[in-house]
Amino acid sequence: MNDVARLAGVSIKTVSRVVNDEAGVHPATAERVLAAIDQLGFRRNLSARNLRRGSSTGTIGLVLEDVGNPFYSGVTRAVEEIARLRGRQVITGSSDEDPARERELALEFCSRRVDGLLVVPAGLQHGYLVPEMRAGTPVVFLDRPAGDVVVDTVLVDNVGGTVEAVAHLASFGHRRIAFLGDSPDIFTANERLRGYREGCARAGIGYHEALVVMGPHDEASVRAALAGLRDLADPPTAVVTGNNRITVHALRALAGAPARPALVGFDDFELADLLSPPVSVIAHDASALGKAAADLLFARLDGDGSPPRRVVLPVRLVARGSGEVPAS
Amino acid sequence: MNDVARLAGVSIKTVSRVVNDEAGVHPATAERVLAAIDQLGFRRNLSARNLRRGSSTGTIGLVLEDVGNPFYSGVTRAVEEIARLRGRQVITGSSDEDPARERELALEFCSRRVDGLLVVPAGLQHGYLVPEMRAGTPVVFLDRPAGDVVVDTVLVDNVGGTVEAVAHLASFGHRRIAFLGDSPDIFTANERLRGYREGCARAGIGYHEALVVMGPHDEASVRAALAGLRDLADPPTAVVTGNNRITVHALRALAGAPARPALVGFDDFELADLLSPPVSVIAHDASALGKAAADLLFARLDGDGSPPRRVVLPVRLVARGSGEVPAS
DNA sequence: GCGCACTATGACAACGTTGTCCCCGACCGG
DNA sequence: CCGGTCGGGGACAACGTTGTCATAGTGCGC
Repeated sequence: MNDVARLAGVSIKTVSRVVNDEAGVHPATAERVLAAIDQLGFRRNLSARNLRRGSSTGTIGLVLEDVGNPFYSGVTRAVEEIARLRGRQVITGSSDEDPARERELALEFCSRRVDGLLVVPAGLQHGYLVPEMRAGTPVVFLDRPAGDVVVDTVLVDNVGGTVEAVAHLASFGHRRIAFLGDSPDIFTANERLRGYREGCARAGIGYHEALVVMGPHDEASVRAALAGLRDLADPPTAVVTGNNRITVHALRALAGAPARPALVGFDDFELADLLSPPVSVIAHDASALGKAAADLLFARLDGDGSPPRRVVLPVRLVARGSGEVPAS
Repeated sequence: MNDVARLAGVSIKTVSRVVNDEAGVHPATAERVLAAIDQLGFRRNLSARNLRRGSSTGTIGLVLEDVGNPFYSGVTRAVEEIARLRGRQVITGSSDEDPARERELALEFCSRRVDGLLVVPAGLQHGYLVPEMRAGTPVVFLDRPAGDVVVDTVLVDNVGGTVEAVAHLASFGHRRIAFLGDSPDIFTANERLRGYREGCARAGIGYHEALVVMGPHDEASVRAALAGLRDLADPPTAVVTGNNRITVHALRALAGAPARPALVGFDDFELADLLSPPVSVIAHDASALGKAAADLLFARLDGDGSPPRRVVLPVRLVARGSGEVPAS
């Protein structure tokens, strides 16, 4: 800006005025300034501007588990969309389910003075966010709740969805329904397990420990889990898979198997309708989740000071075929 | 920092020293400062720090078409990974194929003084980046080249891949092979069309305008295009689809159709192996693309001043079934 | 010709850091 | 007791902006 001022033969303040479209600059002067800006390729330094103005940095932070997972990339896209409407940029970071990494990312974003923070937590301890929140940075948790702080949270109805999945399978006569979930350290996995148990209870099916496998999240371990279930004396006739990754791994493991159990997966995924049989799922909308969380965040930025809210988004069963197989 | 200094009874410089782990602070003093920091929930303002130091802002900008598209979210993830190793945060923005939006995003990122810029261009004019590049911001284009500036670029072998797809289909006896591509304004779509033509030529198949449909990118238009092809007097026995979206739409449109053409899609996608028939594709790796581009960017940041490079990543045909159907 | 309003512009401080330089006091050798 | 060294710490400027206030010139009414 200094250089521009020198070249145009004006003070930096005048340059600032031109750059900010402020009134009270002689057209001829403005012209000279603009020419100088153009010639020098000047671009205003937003960091300095924000520092000086003390206002918004125009960014929001999004900490999630893995942008590469289509579910979270859907969330990211929705957040970006809302942020765009509000003139904000989104900074993202993947925690890979590592609480230390989650914390590191969140605090890094705070150091950058993001206007707000969206967090898909990996861990259970979020006391580290208290000073930030007290300092005025709004924080919204999504997909999973915070462990030990009271904060805005947007979740999906994990329990209700799994209850529905079990009920659906039971309605086709299944009595031995397995559940294949991710690590119980993960909130959603645990909630869905809870839904599974409740679903079993409601359907009058006993809860059998042997039918539950928690933890596998890569193809080999899912395959092994399914093999273990198949080799039981009294193998399950149906399976509920706890998330999109597990569902996909399970489908791959089951492909070509002679007798496939009925299957309902939690999380919808692309092409589920084109597989044979098409895969029935408990669907919920990544966009809706991202949008709800971002909307809540911006409401806080707009001054909404009401007590922290917990929003639970509905899920719905999409029956496509794989779950509508009568028990043998 | 001022408040911390006051509370700890030291000067702000001493606080700065403590925060930066500089030597020469008495342990007892450091203790007092840390206590004050903790009590006040102080966090150093990175904007101010970067402004003062004039160095890196620790961010890189990534402009792409749509983070929601699994291909680009894979790219994003890979970029994030490399950036993380180099202690950088990634700011992303989706252009939605709108050149104005691409430019807006890129310049916004430059205003934020990103250390470098990765761009999946939507438009063909990139002169606007020249001042930024001259000012020292390294820029790498990926997936598509810049229109009118010479700049580092990482592409995939679009032509070679499509040539291979056509050759593959021709080897199964297909003589009437259709091509379904996105808008020819999009570089990759156009290149793939070029590959298609060349593939036809090499296979000794004439090029028939009627067998090429460029532009459709939503389900309805793809469906319509396929219907149009089917209704030709001499309909195609095979189809090459120009990208992952089109492939998926085409599969959905063809599902349940009595006689399906052989199909090879450009871009691999999840579950392609589980469909029936499994979908043969020209595969290339989103991670590899993101990684190559990010590596190139960081090489520039490390001072690599060699002339702009153009890297073309190989693709490979993955034969899974849908493309290995003899012509009837 | 004088005061006044108004326009165009500039000087300067401040935002929150950090780099440079300087100062104070303790300790040590002679 | 003096000069020098060293460890600990502070004052101040500067990064690139913008908000506040001041100032010079111009035109106008009386």
